Amino acid sequence: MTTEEKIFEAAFKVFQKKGFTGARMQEIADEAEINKAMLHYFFRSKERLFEAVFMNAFGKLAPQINGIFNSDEALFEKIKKFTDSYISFVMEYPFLPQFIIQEMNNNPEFVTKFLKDEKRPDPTKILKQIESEIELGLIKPIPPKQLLLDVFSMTVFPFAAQTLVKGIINISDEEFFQLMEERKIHISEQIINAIKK
Amino acid sequence: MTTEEKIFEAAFKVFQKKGFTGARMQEIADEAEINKAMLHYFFRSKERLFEAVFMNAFGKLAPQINGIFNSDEALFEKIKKFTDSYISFVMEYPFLPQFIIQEMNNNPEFVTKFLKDEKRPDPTKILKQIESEIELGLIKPIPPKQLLLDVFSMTVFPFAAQTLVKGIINISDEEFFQLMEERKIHISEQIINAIKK
DNA sequence: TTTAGGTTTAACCATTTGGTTAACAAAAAT
DNA sequence: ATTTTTGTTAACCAAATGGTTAAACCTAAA
Repeated sequence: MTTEEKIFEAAFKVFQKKGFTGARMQEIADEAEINKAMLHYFFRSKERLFEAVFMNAFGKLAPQINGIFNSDEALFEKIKKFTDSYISFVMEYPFLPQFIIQEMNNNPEFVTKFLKDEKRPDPTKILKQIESEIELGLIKPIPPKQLLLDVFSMTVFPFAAQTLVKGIINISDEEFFQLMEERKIHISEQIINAIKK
Repeated sequence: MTTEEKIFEAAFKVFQKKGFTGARMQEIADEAEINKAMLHYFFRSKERLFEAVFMNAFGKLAPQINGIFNSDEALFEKIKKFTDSYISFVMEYPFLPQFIIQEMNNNPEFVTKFLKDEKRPDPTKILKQIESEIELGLIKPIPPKQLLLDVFSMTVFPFAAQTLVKGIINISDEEFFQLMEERKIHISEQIINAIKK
């Protein structure tokens, strides 16, 4: 592994855990087991290093979402695939959603930046699809944006609010993972039950 | 308004916007229009000031949740009341959910601390109620914790991930508020549709 | 009117933090 | 073989940051 890769991995880890303002360059250097000056040699500044990490994190999630939402399958099929594959993926990076949401909130100017990215999630197609399936009488009439929000909320929230959720319903890490595993099918079942005619 | 109150309000504002690590004592002092030394005079340290703010924020939400979840009404009634009153309340403090979730994630030791608080949300009763309504055949069989997570996710997520949501579905602040207004009844309708027999 | 109490301020301090520099080593190019 | 480029390190720096202090300033009771 090259030094640059070591730095990137370490930065990914530290930023994810502490956030941008909470992370320390020295801590990243220690984690990567290299001299702090190397961080600046390869990435110039904390901001740039963070941006590299953030965009990479975002880039991991977005294409997957788009791939499913912009395919040509039926709505029910898309919802099933999305919940299943999103949860599977995120279980490998359980802190990614909260990291992205947090830094997005603390840094709203990022939104503008990433909205220009071609990899950004674009809900246009699936929103139209929902409308048309309603007109065709395949599902109950429902505001398309609400339905989309429902799917996202139910899938992403438990990870984004992980610590709180574990604390309130009082479960261990393993139980949390089991719950998420169960949730892969639970979510699509719930949603489909709610909107099917 | 006393100086202490001015400080508290300013701290509430700044911490909520920047998080613990991102907030600066000087910025809080400026916001409160007082001398920085006063912060330490009244609150001793950044940690203590933050804790006061955080616990107050949490204390605003928790009793409300408990009040509804631990009442003696039917499940459907509770769900309706919860989504409606939670969203109404949070629309007045739109950054409270993300603040609590974020600091909880960055500071997992807080969990231990607030779990000892008598005001903490306790889902025991409503979880039992769900079980019993299933046994009585009033609703479809469903893992109680999943149902609880569903309600929370759909209600809290849009606020917690506000910036991201606005960016992705491309809506203004006003449209967001309209969407949340609509959501007050949408959520309970969806959930009840999904679980009613 | 004095005085004792809390309140407020400006100046100061030690530490932390992101970032730089200059010397040095290793590899690549000539 | 020598020069040039790239990678690496330790020491250093200025600015920012949380926190302190000692004196000044009220103000209400004695």
